[in-house]
Amino acid sequence: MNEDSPERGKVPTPLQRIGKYFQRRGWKPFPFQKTCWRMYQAGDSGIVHSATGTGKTLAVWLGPILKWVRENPNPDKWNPKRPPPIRVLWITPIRALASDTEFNLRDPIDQLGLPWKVESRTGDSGSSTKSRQLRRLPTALITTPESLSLLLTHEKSLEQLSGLESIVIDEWHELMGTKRGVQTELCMARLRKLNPKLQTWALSATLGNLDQAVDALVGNENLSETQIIEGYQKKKIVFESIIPNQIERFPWTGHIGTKMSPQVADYLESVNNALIFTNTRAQTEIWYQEILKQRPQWAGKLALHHGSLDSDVRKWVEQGLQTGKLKAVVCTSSLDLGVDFTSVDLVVQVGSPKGAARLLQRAGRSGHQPDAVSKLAFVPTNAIELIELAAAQQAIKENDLESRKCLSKPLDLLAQHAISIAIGGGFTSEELFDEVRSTYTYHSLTKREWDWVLNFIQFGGDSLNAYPDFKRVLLRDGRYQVTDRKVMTAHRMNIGTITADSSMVVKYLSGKRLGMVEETFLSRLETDDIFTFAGKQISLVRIKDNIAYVRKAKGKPNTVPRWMGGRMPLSAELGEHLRKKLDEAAKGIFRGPEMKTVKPLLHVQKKWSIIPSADQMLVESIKTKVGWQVFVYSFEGRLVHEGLAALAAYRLSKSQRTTFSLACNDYGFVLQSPKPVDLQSILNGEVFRTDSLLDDIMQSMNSTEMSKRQFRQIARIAGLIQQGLPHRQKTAKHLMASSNLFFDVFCTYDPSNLLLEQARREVLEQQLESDRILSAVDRIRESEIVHRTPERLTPLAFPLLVDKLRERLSSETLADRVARMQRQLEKAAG
DNA sequence: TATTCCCCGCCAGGGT
Repeated sequence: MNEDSPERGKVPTPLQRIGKYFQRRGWKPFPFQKTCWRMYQAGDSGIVHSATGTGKTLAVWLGPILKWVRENPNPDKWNPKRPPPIRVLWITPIRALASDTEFNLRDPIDQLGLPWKVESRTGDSGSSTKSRQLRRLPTALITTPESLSLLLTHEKSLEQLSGLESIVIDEWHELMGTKRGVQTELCMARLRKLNPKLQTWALSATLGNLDQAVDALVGNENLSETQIIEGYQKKKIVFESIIPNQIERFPWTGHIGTKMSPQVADYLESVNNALIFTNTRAQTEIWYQEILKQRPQWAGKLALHHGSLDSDVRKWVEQGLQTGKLKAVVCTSSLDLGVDFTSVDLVVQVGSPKGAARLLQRAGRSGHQPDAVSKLAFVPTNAIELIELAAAQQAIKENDLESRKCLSKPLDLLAQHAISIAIGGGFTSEELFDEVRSTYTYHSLTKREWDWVLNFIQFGGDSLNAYPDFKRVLLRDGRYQVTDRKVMTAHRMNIGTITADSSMVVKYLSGKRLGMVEETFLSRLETDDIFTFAGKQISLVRIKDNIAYVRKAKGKPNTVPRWMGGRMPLSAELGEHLRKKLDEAAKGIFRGPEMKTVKPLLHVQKKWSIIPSADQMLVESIKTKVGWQVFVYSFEGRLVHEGLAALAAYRLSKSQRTTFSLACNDYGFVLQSPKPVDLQSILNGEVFRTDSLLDDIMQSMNSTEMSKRQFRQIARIAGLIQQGLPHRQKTAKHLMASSNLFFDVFCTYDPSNLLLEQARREVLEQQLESDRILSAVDRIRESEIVHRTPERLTPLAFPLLVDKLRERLSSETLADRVARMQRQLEKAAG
């Protein structure tokens, strides 16, 4: 007889219990959820991927519950005062998600009357909670990668964790390909050592390289039993563009897009709750003001949210979204992840999303239920971005989403992890070497590299062994361990891979915190300068003890803070689809409202030059008042173009005695020279030859300075530099000085230091995107290189030239100049 | 008037 079939008078079976749980909510389990539950009972691991808001959490969470109920079928014996020891560890990438998850996971526990204890543990948890948890971990613990690392430094928790049945990584796509992801891999390897039967589960958005996501998740030894489970795939998404009333045929980059704000405000009228995504924090501040200007009556119902705002402000906004009290929130990717906002019925994306996966993720923040429709309205900040949106939609349709590349065995992090393990009970070299090599990221770790790491944590490496500060780990009876309490505490305080940025707390004189602003921005301000921050107009009173004190101000603000951020280049996948869209346009095909709108722009491009087809690369050369310009369009994203431009200038200047100045954007680059340029070696592909390609790029850029900057992060993670207590960090200047000192010492006295090599490698991989450069060069060499000499700047050339002008002119003169040029070009285009 | 680049994490033990 089927064990799950109902039988009168008997205790309900686990599946019947779950069935009732679903019934009460009017839900029906999806087939993929049942698959997950079945797999879990069989002891398997898996990764579930689909859009958010489609039942992934229950798919993974009910497996462990069912299993436990099966093992403990008699409810009379369930004692809430004796919750079972830890069985499930649930990892989330952000704290806000931890408390939300705790709430969600508790629901079925309460409904089914299970005696399980569900708790979270993050830096926010009080120290009494944390020490209580160490004595006895709850049945399910929700935590972050960093807090998990910390947990492993406590021997008390290890014995309990050996009983752990499964680990679940939420939003795995977010961690994958980052050092935080690698940190998680290392922790999972440790947990598997404690319990070889550990089941690993992950929830993920769809990625270009899901297979690799599985490999990284389960390590090298558990591949056969792991499956990729397709979640609910029928989620509907509607994209729409808010088309500008007037299309500029010569758009210039850097438009914040405020011209579109009246149209956006009109659009928002019919919406209940909207999220408005922008690309930068400054843009968020500007758009917030701009929408308020359009609709003053929305004051109090409009809010803003970004990473520099104080966490209290952010929590308030998140709550307002959850309860549906806010009409709209202007934000950065700070709201890409996190709490589900069920009431959000529209997402607005201002400016290019730069990647198809990001666009999809953001669209999914609206209509957050399986059968609801996600709706995204795109607001272009210049005309060419409309082509990007058309390309992104196509990429999504073809499921051609971005991949997350795995990192190549970062040794800074390995050193940190080894010290954590040394604190949490110690290890022998052989043991930990094998354990570390069982992860995907370190599978090729060599004995030499491992010995170097051991030497580094024991003595500080070859150049620091005279200093006791760097003797952190002791080798005693073959075991590496930490006995010094000071070393333990210092290490625990500096666990993690996220490095501090150089910002300063902003406070009212009353003491209320507003958030954080870049040191460099504040240092440029004079006292009483008025600026906009956190949606408020304030002026600087004084800077004291690394805190900027401000007061409310009246009058016209003269500036908005600018933050130093990472640079988000157009993704490789989106670049490819962009070239395909242009290819269609070259053939006269204009599908969809976006492409139809940019037709006039592309028409001018075609008339004066060409629209490059997918197997061509366009080179335009033009003489202007300031000199000879060579424009090259490969549509590979900004970072790749920076590398290619430097390479081209470097190789050209070897044969021609001239200097070049450069500018880049996501679509191409320009070389400018005071003398005519011999283009032969560009046109015959010689400039893009592959021999010593990366060396030449490193030569041509200021690679030492770049490595030095990259090394700051590495020194922090490897524990050479202590950044101080959370919330009481040392100044950026201080950290920078000590990092530079280490860099110089290593370069002089210990040039074979593997952390130096790592810095160089990270520059190549992350700052220069060397993989993409290599494949771009391969593609260019196979393309037909088409040269045109248009009489005037083409629509593709125009934004690059404006970038070039920007260096020399103030923003006002620039705007005037650009407007004049636009008029002339428009006239010429007829 | 428009500017250019996001985000994420974090101690512990003893005293009231």
